Amino acid sequence: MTDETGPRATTARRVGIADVAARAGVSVGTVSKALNGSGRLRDETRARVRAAADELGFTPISVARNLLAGRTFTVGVITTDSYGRFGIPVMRGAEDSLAAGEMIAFLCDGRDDPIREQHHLGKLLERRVDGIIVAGRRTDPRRPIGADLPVPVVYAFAPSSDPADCSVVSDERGAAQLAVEHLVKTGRRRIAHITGPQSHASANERAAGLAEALAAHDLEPVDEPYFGSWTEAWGRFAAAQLLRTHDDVDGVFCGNDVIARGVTDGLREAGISLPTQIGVVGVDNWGLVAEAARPPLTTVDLGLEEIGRRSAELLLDAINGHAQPGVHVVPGHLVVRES
Amino acid sequence: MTDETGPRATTARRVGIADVAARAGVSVGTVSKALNGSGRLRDETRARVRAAADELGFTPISVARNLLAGRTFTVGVITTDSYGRFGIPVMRGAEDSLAAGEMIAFLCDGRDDPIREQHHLGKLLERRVDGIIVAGRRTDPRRPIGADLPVPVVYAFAPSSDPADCSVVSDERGAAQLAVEHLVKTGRRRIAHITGPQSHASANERAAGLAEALAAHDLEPVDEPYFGSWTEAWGRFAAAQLLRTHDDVDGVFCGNDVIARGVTDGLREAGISLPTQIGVVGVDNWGLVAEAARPPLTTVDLGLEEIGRRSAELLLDAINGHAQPGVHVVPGHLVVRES
DNA sequence: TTGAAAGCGCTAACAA
DNA sequence: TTGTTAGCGCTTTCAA
Repeated sequence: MTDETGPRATTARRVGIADVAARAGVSVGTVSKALNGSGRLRDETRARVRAAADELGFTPISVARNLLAGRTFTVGVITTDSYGRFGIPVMRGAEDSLAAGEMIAFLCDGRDDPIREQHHLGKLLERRVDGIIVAGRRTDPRRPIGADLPVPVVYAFAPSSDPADCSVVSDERGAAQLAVEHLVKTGRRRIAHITGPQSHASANERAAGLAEALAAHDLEPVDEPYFGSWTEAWGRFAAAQLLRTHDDVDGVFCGNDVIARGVTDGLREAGISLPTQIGVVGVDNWGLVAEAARPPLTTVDLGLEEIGRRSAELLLDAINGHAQPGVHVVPGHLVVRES
Repeated sequence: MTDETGPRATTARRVGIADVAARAGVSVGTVSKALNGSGRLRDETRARVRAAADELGFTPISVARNLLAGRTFTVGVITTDSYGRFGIPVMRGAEDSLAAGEMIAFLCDGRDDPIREQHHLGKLLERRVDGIIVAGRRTDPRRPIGADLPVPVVYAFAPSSDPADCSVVSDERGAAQLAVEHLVKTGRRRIAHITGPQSHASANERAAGLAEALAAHDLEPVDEPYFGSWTEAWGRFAAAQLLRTHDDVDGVFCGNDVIARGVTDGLREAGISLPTQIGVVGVDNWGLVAEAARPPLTTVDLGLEEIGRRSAELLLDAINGHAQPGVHVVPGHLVVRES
């Protein structure tokens, strides 16, 4: 009955609901009600309990509460790209939305290794996460992480190859449209395309989007798309190549910012004045790259954070029984700089 | 008494230890022992229980086990830089070590906002994490995240300003030494320094390390360190400036890779041939930047992943009662490319 | 308005 | 060798 917090009651001492009950002179049930605002209690009692809880520095062990609730208010985020360029903003966004739902994320790095991924999946399930977000690094569809999982899954950025799954992706074609609109608006008519490897869905989608957009503006593409790699070196090389064969080019839509940066360097070093003679637009809005380019890049932001946010929202919906399967497309937006 | 898993027993049905017990015809206690390898059981029983568990697809709810164990086997990772350049490798490393201890990390993005940070701290404590890693983005000491916390804390990259805390940091002076050694070894004698803002500890430490290392080699520094910003533009500008006043320079140690990239561009554009006339060394080994530079950068890798790993190890030690307070320095290493 | 008691799913004594 | 029982810290009926 007596308070046992002796002289050694350091801050490290964990105080439980029972301690608060003893201190406030009520039962544990009452403490629970008082602190959660449930049940009907006298205001005075509620206040007394609150005071006791504060004095003791009581914070409820959510794990115990969750055990009872049958859920954990946690979700697992499995990234495939070691939190690289794409995973990070997605995670940021996801964390944002999750926090709004009083949830928190477990972090798992799949490193593009299916074994690791399955291992993590097992660990997450064991911990009874309420749901899982699988964040990819390429826009190519990926095989589902598992079949008939006991919790909902949302695929972010890299969609699941199963259309019945819930995926959130960027608007690849829309990105090309935004780029073309900007180029056209700034007076460009002869637009070329320098991009990544043809084996990447995003390179293909963006190229296709470009073709559509050019057609919509009654423009002929300048040459076939230059497929290569997502590197500056390729951008520089392709830019030189392009100039050699098409001296009337006045706009280049690049598959990503890294290539765009290479392109600006290649063009500049070939004596072209930017953006006067040729306008360049990239994709990604990767601050570091876009801002360091000369001139700083105009580029399409794919809205990665928004993808993360949306993924988390859809996951929360699914957890609450309102699953929205299918592919959800998040629009991007143009970021105008000087190129 | 009868099995209630009716026709609707879909995969989503959660099976508990009781279900396994019923299936195997033993008590729950026996199931627990069988599955955990504790107690003494007949092999036959153990096998039967295992079989039953497998058939039912049983995975124990770790949360229940942890409630009893009084710990959660989770740690919180609070980053201050939105998982940017520095936080990410640290997290990767931490996850590595944690997984080895059957732990998993909660991810919290502090965004350099003390309010957010405290909020996350509260959430983590509420969930009874066993420990916390605070991953910084600058090497400047930071104020402790809290006093007398009920769980151990390890500061990664950005040390705590309280020397009694446990911090894991990079070897800033050592980085300068590695750079100088390499430059000297490749025949450079007139070495200049272009770096970031003097308000950053890392800029100062690296400059100091450079001075020491030069002295150790009986070399005079070329001019005072050029303090500026961590940008390519500054690197380009400073390089031009440097050439104007010191035409005998044959080596430049740069405060980081971004600056180094600017420096290489600036030197090259001034007609200097690299690395023939001037050798350049950066710090960070940031793949994207170092590899895209012309020529690719020789740079010092600060061992961020190792910092993450070490932090997690020290945290696990502390959780197990073997705290090792103080500042732990992780050595870096030179990555030789062409510059 | 409050207290007592049952129970979330598991583990660990202690009995049998 | 196995079963029974008492909790881990909390929420939630149901009584009082």
